[in-house]
Amino acid sequence: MAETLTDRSQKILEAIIEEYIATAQPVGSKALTQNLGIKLSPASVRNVMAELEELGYLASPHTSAGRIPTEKGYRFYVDTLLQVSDLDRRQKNQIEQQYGQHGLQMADMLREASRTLSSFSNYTGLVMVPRLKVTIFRHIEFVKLSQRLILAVFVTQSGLVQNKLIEIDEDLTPRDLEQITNYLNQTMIGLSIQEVRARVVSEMTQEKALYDHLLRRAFALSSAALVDEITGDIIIEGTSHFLEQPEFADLKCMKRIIQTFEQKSILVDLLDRGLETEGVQVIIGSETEYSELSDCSLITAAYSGKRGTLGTLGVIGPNRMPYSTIIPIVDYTANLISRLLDTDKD
Amino acid sequence: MAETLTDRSQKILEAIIEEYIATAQPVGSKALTQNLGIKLSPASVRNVMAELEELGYLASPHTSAGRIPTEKGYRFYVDTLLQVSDLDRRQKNQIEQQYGQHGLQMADMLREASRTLSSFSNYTGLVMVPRLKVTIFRHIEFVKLSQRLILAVFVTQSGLVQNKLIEIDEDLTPRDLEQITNYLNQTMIGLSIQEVRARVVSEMTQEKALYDHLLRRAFALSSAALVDEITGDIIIEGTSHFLEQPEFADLKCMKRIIQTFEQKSILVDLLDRGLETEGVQVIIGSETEYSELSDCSLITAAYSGKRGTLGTLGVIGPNRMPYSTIIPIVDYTANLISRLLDTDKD
DNA sequence: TGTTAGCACTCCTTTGTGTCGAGTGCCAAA
DNA sequence: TTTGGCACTCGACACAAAGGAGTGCTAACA
Repeated sequence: MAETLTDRSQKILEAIIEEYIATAQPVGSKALTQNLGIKLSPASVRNVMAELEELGYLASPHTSAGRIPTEKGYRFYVDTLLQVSDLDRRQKNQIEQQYGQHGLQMADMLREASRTLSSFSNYTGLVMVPRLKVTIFRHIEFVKLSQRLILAVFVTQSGLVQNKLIEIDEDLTPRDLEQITNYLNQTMIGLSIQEVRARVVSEMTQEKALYDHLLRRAFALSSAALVDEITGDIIIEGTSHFLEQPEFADLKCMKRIIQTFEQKSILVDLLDRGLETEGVQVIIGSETEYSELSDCSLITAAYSGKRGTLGTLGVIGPNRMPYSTIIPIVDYTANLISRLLDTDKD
Repeated sequence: MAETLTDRSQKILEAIIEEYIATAQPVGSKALTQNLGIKLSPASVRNVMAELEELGYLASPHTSAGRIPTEKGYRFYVDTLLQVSDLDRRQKNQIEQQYGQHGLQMADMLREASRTLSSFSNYTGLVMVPRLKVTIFRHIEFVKLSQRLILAVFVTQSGLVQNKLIEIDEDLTPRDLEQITNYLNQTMIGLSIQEVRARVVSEMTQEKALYDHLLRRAFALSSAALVDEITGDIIIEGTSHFLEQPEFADLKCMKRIIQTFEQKSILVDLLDRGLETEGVQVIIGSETEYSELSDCSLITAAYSGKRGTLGTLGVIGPNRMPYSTIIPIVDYTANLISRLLDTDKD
């Protein structure tokens, strides 16, 4: 019972899952023996299916329907049965071509990645914009908008531009600002934002800063400019693909999902989870721990720049997703983005 | 026939349209005389309704259903029958509060505007990001990313930050860049981007520039930096509200609309049309001239900064929209945004 | 002991039928 | 010009019957 499945059970489970992924219809014993490669009588298959249902890998919507995979079934399939092949050269080229037309600007690239993920998978593409704290400082610039209002524009190594409005309570002359700018740009270049922040904190407490008015203000400004956004941003493309999925034909449930997307915060959390993990990660249904997404699965992978992980990207769709084709797409896209972010930027 | 409608006909048409907007159900003669303020017998109403149908203001889905408004009906309603009231103080406050929590950064404000439009109207909010050419130059900064790659960061008067990667074919020293930056920031401040471009073109041909290598390069860089984006960007919020509309229960048609939204270009075109117009504009169904949106209507208004129109914003929903409540919301939001963009920025 | 054929059973899906009722158009009377 | 009356149309809904796919169980077979 609790021991591992026999070879035969695994074959049958695999066939059922793949058939269900392809057709979205419950799979019966007859279909398995006729069209799929199972060389057994329907009766024997039924025995195995009953056993698999007993063990929780399959479920039947009602007595006289076939079986459909449970989450446990998908999980076992993804972990054990699935063998992912690499993309062939042609597909890789096709994907790569999408980026050719654009400039090399990071924001454009990330958007294109989300589009590509969506259009090549036929599901919904997700790309998380790098959190400020993991990016590398390259340049900061303060633009004075009014007496008390300064716009800090901040460029990361990879060409991502972030900006933030800062209110100040004492006037700064253009000369002050220029000095501060120069100081920061010379001191902080090449550090990660986390390091920059640490540095600012430590230097602010040092003796020198206490007496140097300008330095104090420089640190105040930069720490205001580099306050991390609390919530990350993500780029979602291809929501409309959800409307094609028969499992979401119910408008009620459809709406819940789309609203979840609009809200973004849940997706941010899910993508965040992939930050620590190497390679492609699959989150199935209730593993998301959000009831809104209990019928959705995510396939994610982290992408990185020169100095470690920057963010994650992936695809979200129904549990019934063709994992074998999408996993390589996500994997390749993450690698491609990592490669592109490393190129030509210094 | 072709002459104007009688007073009574107009009353009945108005009642039908408002009832249909409220219920999404075809309106029959009985309902009109019983619950709505029509003091006539059902039979008389039927005569009028037949006449209105003849004239093209109403249609009947089938013999034994009530009547529903046609596009012509809505158009007449919006142009002639509708009287829009102002928002009351409470609603204005509610809307205004949404902006309080955010910084004053333009991008945030525009996103919030789209959200607010959506949540107060219960339809989908649209906000067009100002086109580069209508914005006012405030500051430009060049960040050298590599030998041949420069990131131009460009700040407009209203605090919008745009950036663009530029490839150059001759190396520029940091010193060169600094001089160019200073020159441009001093020369161009306060001009609209259109004016900046004109100026660059004219100065480039002047004698002085021909001999001053640095000047030439400054102009080359700035014209590269200020190439207008071909296609504008828009911020869409609340797509999920479309899923609530009974008229889009059909997934097929739903999907077409959502895809149109994802693609954005059509919406950009529709919002562009509002740029020249004063006040609130209503586009109904096929007036959009896009078959994908033949069942959708837009309510748009332009917003502006100190120096004229910046962009448009609005709401998109089914033809059957409560125009009387949404028009003031769009109108007020456009004014509010215009006001906020004018404040505190210089 | 594992496999298979047969069979009764379940339950969803589809199709068809009949009823109900809302709404219409038209006509004749007020 | 307005109104009541009336026959008619047509979709919505409920219900029943037929059809069929798939199951579980049992008994026979290798």
